[in-house]
Amino acid sequence: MVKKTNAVFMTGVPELLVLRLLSRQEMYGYEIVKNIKLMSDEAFNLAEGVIYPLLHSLESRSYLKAKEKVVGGRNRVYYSLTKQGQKRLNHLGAEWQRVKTGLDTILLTNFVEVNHG
Amino acid sequence: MVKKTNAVFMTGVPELLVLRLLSRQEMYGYEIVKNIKLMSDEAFNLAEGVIYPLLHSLESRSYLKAKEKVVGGRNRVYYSLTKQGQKRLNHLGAEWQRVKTGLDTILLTNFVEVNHG
DNA sequence: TGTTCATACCTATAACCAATAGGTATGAAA
DNA sequence: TTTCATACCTATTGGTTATAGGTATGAACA
Repeated sequence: MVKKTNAVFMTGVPELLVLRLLSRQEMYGYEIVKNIKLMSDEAFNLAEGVIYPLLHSLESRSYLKAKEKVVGGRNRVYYSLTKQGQKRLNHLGAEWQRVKTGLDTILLTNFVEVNHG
Repeated sequence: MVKKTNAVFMTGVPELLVLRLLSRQEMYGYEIVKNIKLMSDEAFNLAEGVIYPLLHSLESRSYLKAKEKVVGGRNRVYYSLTKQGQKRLNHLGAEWQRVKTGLDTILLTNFVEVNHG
């Protein structure tokens, strides 16, 4: 059985996406899944098996708080950011900037800056 | 013993960096380690324990070819890109662009594009 | 002489997390 | 009554970075 795991550049991406979405407004898991796909122009299509465990993990680490609602006779679990979650979002955003800048710097360098040997 | 592994956003980064450096000129492992640190402005400081196994893995997958040289009485293993390695570099570069664009799109969106429920 | 340091290579292990592949249950629509 | 979208869930695994070691040489320095 072939498993395609460890997709390149994805480590931390689901977490940053979820935190960013919830920093704007509370959402429930299924809604988050659909939003990520649509808002990213299909660049990301994170399955529920990625998002739900992530939400539970973030909640257990006190980055999110959950609130159950019944809408149209259906149960939904709405998540929102805690203050710690906002800090985590800031941290991850800074990390993303750092990696992006560092990588693009080297990718776009066309001459050899360091040459010893 | 605390191990800090799976740094966010780093999956694929060492591989892309190595392929990109070697696409410009052949290099040996120790040189690659030093160059990544300096050229990235300290954004990355990938240890030898990351780079050497990666070089071996890339070579075993035919993305790199190795050539031993003796310089100043010292042995060095120089690596260079194969044709397949160049294709791999193109692929990884495209993936990086895809993820970067997708993530930044959502990070920079300040309004809600999709709202159902 | 010997001691330190940069050079130059190497491996074993572990922790983590995205991805896959399932599963249950409801309401609406056909 | 059957299908589909909604809405939630968990178990497993595979791959990869990071850590923490290791060996050996040449040069520099006291």
